[in-house]
Amino acid sequence: MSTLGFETHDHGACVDDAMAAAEARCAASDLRLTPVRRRVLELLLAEHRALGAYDILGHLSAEGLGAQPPVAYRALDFLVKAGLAHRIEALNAYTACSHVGLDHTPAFLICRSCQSVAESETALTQGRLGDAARAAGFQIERTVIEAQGLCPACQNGPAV
Amino acid sequence: MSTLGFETHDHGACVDDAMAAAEARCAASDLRLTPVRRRVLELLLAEHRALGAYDILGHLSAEGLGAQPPVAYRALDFLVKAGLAHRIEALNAYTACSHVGLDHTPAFLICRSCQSVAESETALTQGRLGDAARAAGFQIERTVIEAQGLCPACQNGPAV
DNA sequence: TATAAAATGTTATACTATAACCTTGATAGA
DNA sequence: TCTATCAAGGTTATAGTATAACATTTTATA
Repeated sequence: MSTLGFETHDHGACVDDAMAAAEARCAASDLRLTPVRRRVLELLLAEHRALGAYDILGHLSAEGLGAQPPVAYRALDFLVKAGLAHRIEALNAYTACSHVGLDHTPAFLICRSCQSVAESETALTQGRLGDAARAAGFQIERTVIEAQGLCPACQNGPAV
Repeated sequence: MSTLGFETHDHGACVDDAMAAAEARCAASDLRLTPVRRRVLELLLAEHRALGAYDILGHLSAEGLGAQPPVAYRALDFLVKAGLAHRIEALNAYTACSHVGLDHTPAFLICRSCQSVAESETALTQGRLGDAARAAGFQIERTVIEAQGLCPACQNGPAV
């Protein structure tokens, strides 16, 4: 299990790798990474944070890429469906996927102080949630696994 | 681990028990279960489903208990803080707690066909999410664990 | 009763999201 | 090459979710 987002790392390479993976995935699956979609993915990748649709829209409109909400929402929907981004339900916001290409069940660690988001992985059918679902005869299709708290850097620092 | 919500059961007793537990908890913790708060809890308990704040508000205003959004939101906030209800992030909705009094980390099984919600329990620090948090040095304060899919009754029936 | 604290009532507004319809541009078949 | 088709983007309008701010009422307690 790898958790990305809190470690210091070569972020330029991190972004480049992710864009390359996204291009590869789109090429392989006959998905079109259009300019708007590409730019939204770049915005999400720029920080290991979750961005709201209207944050995205602000950037897009400043760059002349579209001024109305559906532009941002459609691009985000595409990225989520394509597995290139995830929606963070607890924040009504979006973050780039850190595990493109791996068939995974994402889990998120969300810092309430610096708003950074780290993506980890879980198994859909393992663990207590899987046990509970099996016991109840429930057929899981999608999971939302999000933990909120303090990241390592904010536990001593000026955490609110 | 008990999962409530999908089993057929004596719902009248289920509601009565939950209201009694809520009263006991409020009495013990010096919390005030006012008429609006009590009525909202009753509305949530009436069905093992999640209700939106505006669903609640509709009932309240029909009953002369308050016509503006803050009335519903404040009652819901109280119930959530008091541990008598939970917010379902994936639905922007609320459901009554099925484990009042137990210090628990709730997990939810949400049927996309009939909208029923079953509450189960997990442990905060166990399992893969706990492992990931420990490995990353992340301090969990709250978790959102929600599974969406099909409940037993809807797997054969007229699931959409 | 006087006072403070908690809860409620109300207005206004902010934030999040999508329906509906139109235009543009890419693609593929005749 | 033309043109039918469809995916994507542009735009308007509106639906759905949530809270700030302030006034009033109720409750608990000094």
